[in-house]
Amino acid sequence: MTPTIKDIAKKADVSIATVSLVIHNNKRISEETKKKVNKAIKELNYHPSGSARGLVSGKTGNIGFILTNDHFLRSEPFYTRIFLGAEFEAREKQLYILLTTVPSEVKKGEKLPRFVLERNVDGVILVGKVPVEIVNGLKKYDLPLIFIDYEIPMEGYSAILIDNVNGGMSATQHLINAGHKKIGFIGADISHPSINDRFTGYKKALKSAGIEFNPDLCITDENYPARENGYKATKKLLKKNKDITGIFACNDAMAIGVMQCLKEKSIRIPEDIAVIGFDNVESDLFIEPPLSTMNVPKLEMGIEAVKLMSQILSKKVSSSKKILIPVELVKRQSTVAINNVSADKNK
Amino acid sequence: MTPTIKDIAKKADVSIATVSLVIHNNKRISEETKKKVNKAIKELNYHPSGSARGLVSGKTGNIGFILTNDHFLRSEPFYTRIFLGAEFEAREKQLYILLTTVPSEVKKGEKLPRFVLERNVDGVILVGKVPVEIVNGLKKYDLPLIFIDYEIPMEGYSAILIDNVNGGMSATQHLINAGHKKIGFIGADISHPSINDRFTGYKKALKSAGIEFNPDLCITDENYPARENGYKATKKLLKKNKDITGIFACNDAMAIGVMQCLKEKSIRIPEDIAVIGFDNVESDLFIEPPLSTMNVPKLEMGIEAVKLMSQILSKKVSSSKKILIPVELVKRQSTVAINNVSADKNK
DNA sequence: TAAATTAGGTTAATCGTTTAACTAAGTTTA
DNA sequence: TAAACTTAGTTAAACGATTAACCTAATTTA
Repeated sequence: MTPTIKDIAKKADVSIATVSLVIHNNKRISEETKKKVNKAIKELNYHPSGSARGLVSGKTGNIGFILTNDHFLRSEPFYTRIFLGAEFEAREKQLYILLTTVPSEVKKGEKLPRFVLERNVDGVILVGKVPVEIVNGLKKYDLPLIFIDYEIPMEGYSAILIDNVNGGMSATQHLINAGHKKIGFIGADISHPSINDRFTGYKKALKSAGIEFNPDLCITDENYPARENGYKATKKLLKKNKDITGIFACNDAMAIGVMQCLKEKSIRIPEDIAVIGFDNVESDLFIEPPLSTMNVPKLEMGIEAVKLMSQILSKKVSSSKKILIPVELVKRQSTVAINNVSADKNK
Repeated sequence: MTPTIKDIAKKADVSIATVSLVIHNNKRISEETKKKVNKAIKELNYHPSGSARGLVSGKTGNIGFILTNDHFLRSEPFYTRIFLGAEFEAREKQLYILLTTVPSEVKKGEKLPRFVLERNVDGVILVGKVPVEIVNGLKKYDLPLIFIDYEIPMEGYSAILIDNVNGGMSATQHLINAGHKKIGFIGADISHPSINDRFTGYKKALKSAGIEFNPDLCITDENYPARENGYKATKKLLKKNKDITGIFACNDAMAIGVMQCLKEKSIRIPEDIAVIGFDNVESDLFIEPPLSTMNVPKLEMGIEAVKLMSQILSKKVSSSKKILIPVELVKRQSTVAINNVSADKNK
């Protein structure tokens, strides 16, 4: 059967306390004894029982990871990448992640995730727009909470956030630098802080370039930033504005919809209209032309979240730290300087 | 602090053993006592400690869920849906799922998932094409194994498999029934049992319809069934065969690539060439025309796997049961009877 | 040289459950 | 009526680790 600490103690001819102290690298143990014990551990392929550990320490070694249903099933690997990063770091830190999904629309009487009720996690990571009812429910348990890519105004929680304002600025500036002046913005679910911030970045960039903000160039009334809504929004945008030369879509999914619509209307990208997205999730998706976008380091966000959680759990850091993750412009063929193609356009 | 079984015992004025017996619905306890205890449990919002339970029972209540990296990050929500189903059923059965990914190409010295090494799971579910090295490593631990949508020839494991042969037949027959005779097959990673079976179904359907199998109509040499490979394969297929009227792609991802290629060449779907896929994962993906496909009940597969695991763990069932999941034709606009469009074609 | 400190351990209590073995009272059986 | 069962619980050991408190011998300090 699986070896226990007793087997190791017997084999190394020490007490079980010594074995435990060796495992925890206690300085009271001599190098010699450490070697002896470690040898026994290796030979018997011993791993401490999580249950026994959890029982005595009051810690489970588990972290809860909450995602809404539709975020988890989104076709772009955005949240799944964040999870993957979290998983990597969890291995490093000897933690386990319990992933669960919650409905994005909470019905009354909806229960909290089981791992919270059963106290099976030491902390919880909330990813994306998690319903406020769930968050409020969680507050009652004194578990450390970390948000990723979302925020709810409250005290004493941590967050890993994307630098959306600067990202929105960079994306828009990239178009401005290429000579574009009439630049549309395609958004959805504009009350979402991340998307709202990207919109703010857009407006800031225009302002600092001395271009007047024109609400007619902005379509933000769709409810969810998905492809089909990017498609619909573009139709609306083009109906009112015939002379747009650039579009900044609030994420790549919508940008795909934008491009689909432009293609249907035989509008050339980027010759007639340049398009830039945000997230950098569609690179594998085989779009023509390849989409310029703002890269969001998704794996890193998951990694940072678990790192932070690990620190909070060992009390190394307060439980209300905010981390802002920078983004980076990725130039591809969907945006080209207006100057570079002017000959093309005028022919 | 969190209430323990002692608090319940005190409150209900019984011994802790009685509380435990009530929780496990032991018949030795009178209805009256049961009520008293359950009332106390409700009032204190008591949930048994998983660690304590795990320690004494030797069971963790966790199930490992292994997926390759690239499967998890696939843009279509195929494996994520299976996971979701598993998660649902796990809640039902009071189990937790520990999800981990492994590289699809295993380097030498690659370790097994940590939850196996540390004996933190009672059983393991392997989803999709998991490297054989990992499977072999797992065999050494006597954990029940359940494969989903993949199989490796060995003894004493269970599997939830898609009825790919019949699915392949139905898809092909659907085209045959519409009057198609020159039907292409687009596949990839043909050594994968699931894909190979779909190919077998294709051949069977042709045979039973009296249509001779023509290898020139089948492109199966790509290494991975993704969009770009569907695109490439279609180019090859069309170069050799000008008069094809239908294409069966081994999955929806490849089918998208097929359609992209046809569109580029201004070949109308379904008027010139009808296209059918497999998996039914792209319905949200906003493709024109909507893709006919074989529906694979993904949630159900996850559910079945956890149900089966739960039975195996409670020894209700042997650990080598195979479940074949039926699939169903989903007719959409990418396939239409050749007869219906013949006028169109001859004009 | 006696007291204090240090090094390197060991002993034993503890965490929260489960469950085999026991008990005491009431009910059947022969 | 005594022996044998039932019923409805209780007692106590066990699971595998952690860690405060203790111990002993060697070394340092005053």
